Amino acid sequence: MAPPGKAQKTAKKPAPKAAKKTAPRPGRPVRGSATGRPVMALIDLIGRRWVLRILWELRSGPLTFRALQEACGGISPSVLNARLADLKETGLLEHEEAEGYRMTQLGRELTEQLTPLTGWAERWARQLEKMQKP
Amino acid sequence: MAPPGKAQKTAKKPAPKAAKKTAPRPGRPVRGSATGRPVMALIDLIGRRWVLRILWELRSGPLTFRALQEACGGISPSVLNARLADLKETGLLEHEEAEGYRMTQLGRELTEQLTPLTGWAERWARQLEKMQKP
DNA sequence: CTCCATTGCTACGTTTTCAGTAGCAAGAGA
DNA sequence: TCTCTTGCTACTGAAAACGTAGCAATGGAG
Repeated sequence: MAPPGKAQKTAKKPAPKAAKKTAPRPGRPVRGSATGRPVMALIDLIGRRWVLRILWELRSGPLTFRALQEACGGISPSVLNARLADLKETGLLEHEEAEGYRMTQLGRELTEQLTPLTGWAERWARQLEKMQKP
Repeated sequence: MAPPGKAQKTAKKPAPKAAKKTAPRPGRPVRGSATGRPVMALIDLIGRRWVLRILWELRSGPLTFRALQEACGGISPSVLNARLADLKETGLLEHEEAEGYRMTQLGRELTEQLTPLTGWAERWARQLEKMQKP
């Protein structure tokens, strides 16, 4: 391999398709589903790492970038920023100069639907305990 | 760190901690949260790619591995298998010889909590439409 | 038994995403 | 001016996901 001659130095980015990354949204094909059904976009969106956690941490009020970063246990700023962009783009949260990042009305409706999951998670925990040390 | 002198050659796998991968579960620290609170484990679990989708596709009955793979739009078998292991380990689904993969009672309770998300997602879609072409 | 199809995976090389750290520009005080 | 906070961007290395190939086991059909 490696034919002698020249061109041995630069071989970095042969793929110039540097398309902008967009958040999943209803009406567009998402990962694993080309139908554009809203629920599929939602599944794709909240299936991304940190998305659910970010919404969860904002449930009781707005947080600044740094506060949110800390609340998420030290998530790296690049990923946090990417997720915040996704969530802003899809209308779930917004950035207020004064207070930081806060959920929109739409975002609040979503997290309200998600709060009962706490109860389920606790049943789940008890169930798993029983299964392990019976 | 790294006292000078020698040992400059091999530097491949300095981390031999090849621990088995375990699914997030209540009572244990998860990504970004050391408290072990059940809801954090749940957020970690369903924040993994494909987990929510798999549960969604199983909502109306059991599917075989291949059927599930197809239902998820051609997810790669290695990832599917990993997610199925997570979900079995956490008691959300089980593998029946005859019918394939099916949700447990616990899993069904979870997806029942998640079905209203369809309605939210549709409001979301309408909202985004209004915001784009007003 | 041989042939073929189906099922549930495993292997492995490539690509994408995430993690972790460093650091910078802008603004607010002191 | 100096310092501090805030909201990021850049970069490198590690982990996760993708995509394809393929294999062992099972179950008929002929």
